Amino acid sequence: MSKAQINLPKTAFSMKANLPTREPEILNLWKNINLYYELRKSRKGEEKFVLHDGPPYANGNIHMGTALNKILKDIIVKFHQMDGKDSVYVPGWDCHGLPIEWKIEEQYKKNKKNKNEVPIVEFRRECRAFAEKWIDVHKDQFKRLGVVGDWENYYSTMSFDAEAQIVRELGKFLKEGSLYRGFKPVLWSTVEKTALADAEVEYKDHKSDTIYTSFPVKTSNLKDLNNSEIIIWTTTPWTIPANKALAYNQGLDYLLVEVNDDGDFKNRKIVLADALLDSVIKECKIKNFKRILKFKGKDFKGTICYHPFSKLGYEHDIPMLEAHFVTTEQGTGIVHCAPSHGPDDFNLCVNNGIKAIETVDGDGKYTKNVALFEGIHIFKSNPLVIEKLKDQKKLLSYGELVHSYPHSWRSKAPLVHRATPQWFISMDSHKLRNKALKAIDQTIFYPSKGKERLKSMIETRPDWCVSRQRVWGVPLPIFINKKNNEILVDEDVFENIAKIYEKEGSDCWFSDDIQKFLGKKYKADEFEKLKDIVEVWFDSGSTHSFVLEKREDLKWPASMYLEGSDQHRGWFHSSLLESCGTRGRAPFEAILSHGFVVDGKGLKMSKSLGNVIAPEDILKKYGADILRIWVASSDYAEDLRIDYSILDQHAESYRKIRNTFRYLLGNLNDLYVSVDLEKLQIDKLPELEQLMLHKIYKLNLNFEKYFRNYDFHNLYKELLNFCTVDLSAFYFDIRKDSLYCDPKNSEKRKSTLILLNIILNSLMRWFAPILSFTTEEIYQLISKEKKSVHLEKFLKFPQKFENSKLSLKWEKLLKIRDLCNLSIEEKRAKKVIGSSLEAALLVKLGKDYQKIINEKDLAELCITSSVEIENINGDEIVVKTTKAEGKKCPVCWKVSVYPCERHN
RNA sequence: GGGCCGGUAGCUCAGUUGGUUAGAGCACACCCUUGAUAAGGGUGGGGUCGAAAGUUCGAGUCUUUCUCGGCCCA
Repeated sequence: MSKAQINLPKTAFSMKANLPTREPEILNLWKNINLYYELRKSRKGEEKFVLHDGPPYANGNIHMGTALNKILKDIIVKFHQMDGKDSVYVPGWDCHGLPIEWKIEEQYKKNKKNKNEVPIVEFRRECRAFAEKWIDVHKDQFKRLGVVGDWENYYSTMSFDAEAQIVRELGKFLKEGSLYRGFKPVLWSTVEKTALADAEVEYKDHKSDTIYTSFPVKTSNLKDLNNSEIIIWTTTPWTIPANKALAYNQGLDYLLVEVNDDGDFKNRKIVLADALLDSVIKECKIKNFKRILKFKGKDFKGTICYHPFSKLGYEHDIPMLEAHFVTTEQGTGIVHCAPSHGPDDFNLCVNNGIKAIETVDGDGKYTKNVALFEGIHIFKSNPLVIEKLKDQKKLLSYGELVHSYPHSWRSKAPLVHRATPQWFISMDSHKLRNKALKAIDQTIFYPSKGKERLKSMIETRPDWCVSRQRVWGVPLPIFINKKNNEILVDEDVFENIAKIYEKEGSDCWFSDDIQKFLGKKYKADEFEKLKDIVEVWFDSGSTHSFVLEKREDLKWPASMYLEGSDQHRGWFHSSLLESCGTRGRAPFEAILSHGFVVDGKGLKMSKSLGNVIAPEDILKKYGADILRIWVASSDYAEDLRIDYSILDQHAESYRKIRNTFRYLLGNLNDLYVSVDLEKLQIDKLPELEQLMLHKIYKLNLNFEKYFRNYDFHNLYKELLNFCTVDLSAFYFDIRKDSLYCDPKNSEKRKSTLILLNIILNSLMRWFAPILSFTTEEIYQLISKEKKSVHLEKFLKFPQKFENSKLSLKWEKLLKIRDLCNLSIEEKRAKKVIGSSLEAALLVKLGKDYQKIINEKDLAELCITSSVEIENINGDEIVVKTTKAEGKKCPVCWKVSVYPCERHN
């Protein structure tokens, strides 16, 4: 007998995927057919799904987190597209900001160029070029992942349109009155008269004056504290005039102590942390004292003190505030807070309704806001402050301390925190907080826990500081009237500036005459032009205004914003506030947040741990489809683990899926025939085929449910299990006999081919959003006229496919099959038989099972040469396996004493 | 240090309102097959659910503490 008699599978779909080389070819195909254009054309007029891209920063190569983010976006966009929607994806980039400024400054340093000698406009041009370069790099890297989008018409926050619109957005806040001028401490060099960024700071030893000083208690809920004094320690006595509060830690133990030594503090009661008593009495050389009371920090709640200079005009209350940054490392366990001179101080105070004011000017001199010391330089004022404290009998002790202290990397001069004028958007003056909270309630969150996370941040956040003293960004379009110091609020002016930016970008703000921006209404010499730029979160928070609203192909609000969970404080947050402030609602209908990429053990990736995996390496070794499987199969609600063993595992699953397709294609000889599902006459098909249709129907129900909940890891698992359990180990295995050995005109074989066509077509579409490359490879093989699998839609399965009754029956049959397998395995282990076709079964069926199957079908189901059924009483099933007797048919390999029915 | 989230077989994940011997696929082991063949089939081993305590007739599922990890803040 020759093999020519049997129908062996034949396909051009290779077993080996070779994705790293095949995928780029498919990318080429998509480029040649202009896939994105075709996608839009194919869904013209359909309901839109707009996933608005959160712009990555155009700086450096992409990492796993970026890859995850883009792939997840692409999967979702493709699902909606195949669901029939016009699913538009416009990628974007965030371009302004400090990191790029640093990169350019770094280059300057290398080339011994002095930034201060370079005109701002030229510097900004270099920043722009830098960002452009990285956008190009990113674009290629994202495309390689299989991400489909409008790569030709991407958006960026530095485009002229964007810069113009950002001005208009700020104008709205200015007009409303919620954008106001306040003060906030920044690291400041009084030598260079400028603010410094963290990266420009050097830490080295510095000798500071130290003081222990006292704040008399004015009122307290803890009665014993009346007539006592709170002791603080500081290394910056010059900040005492700016004191506005004291901070304690509610978890610490505190002591009320009476000092009995002769001197200023004789018989006075002081308060300090229990744990620091020893160091304080040593430092202050206290010999005789008495412990009066020990109490918990939380008892300070509500306590108000006097300023040490209260008798010299410093009459304001000094509230005691709870702060967890207070420790027992040094000092007294109570910290003096000057909101104008420390970030901790500022945050604590601002959260308690105490705003910073300008206490020190750019030169380092006290302003008129500081009584007694106006005009004095802060670096010369320590002795004066100490003297005044001593006068007021508030100085317990003083000394010196050498410690690590910030200095300017240029001038090497010591730095200070100085409250500088900044621009804030009020959270409450125009009910921005309330609007945002309401908008959160109207948003769907995937996973749902994101809602609380964002909500709690909005509930407690202070006013939004939107100004920065840098150069690479959109200039704050603000003019101050020189006479009355008032802000110029005029829509015409904002619009004039926006129009100018639309034409030439915002560089001109720094180079051109002020009159150009003011227009004809106002006189240039009456106004001062601000030099600040807008912080970049405002840029990206405004993308909805210059992308979603402005583009014809998009819609506002977006259907979804999708980013890493850190963006609850970032882009989700800033977009929400910007949009609620200007439009009264969120710019998104739903938010999907994903976790972070961690290594196989759940640790974050870092160079020092050596556990970093770059997307590039994965693409080279496995290909993008494996990476896409990793994304789809991971639960993005948590952190996502990845290492090479995890990827190996997914590569194995990929092979299983690929072989499933290969079986389908092979048995169809690559000749796919479309089946009209509606017209399909189900009852003419064998039961097994009917069962498979039922399974497909049920699977599709789950598929839709999972997809609509963005529950991809369950969706993928469902598809994978279908391939392994229902197809490979069940349907395919059973139907091999018919496919290989039945004549081509056999009804059973033809029915099987119908099913193979349906399964192939279904699986290809189900998998397309995830396995974008492999399904395209298949599509190109079976479809000659059409362009891309991604232009197709998911199949609609008629409800007549559902057959629960049949399914229940087959559950019983499978139970019989399982028992048959056990029995066969027993004989196999004893070497009585090898392949299951060498087995003859005697199956004793209890009453429940007697009528549901005949001998022939059971042999087919169990893939044995024969089955003899014996009806017995009771409910059980008993199977006995013997070696089949007779001759093996050379064609179908079934063993029988009779000549083969089919092949004689 | 604080806030939030999480820790179920080697891996990726299921485990509904607390209720019978905790599930799936992959991986692994053994066997079979050699007509899906760098494929395919069968059988099997493997978790006491991060740890401890508590509530309950009963807890992976509720409470507390601890621990490890992640994000954000400081």
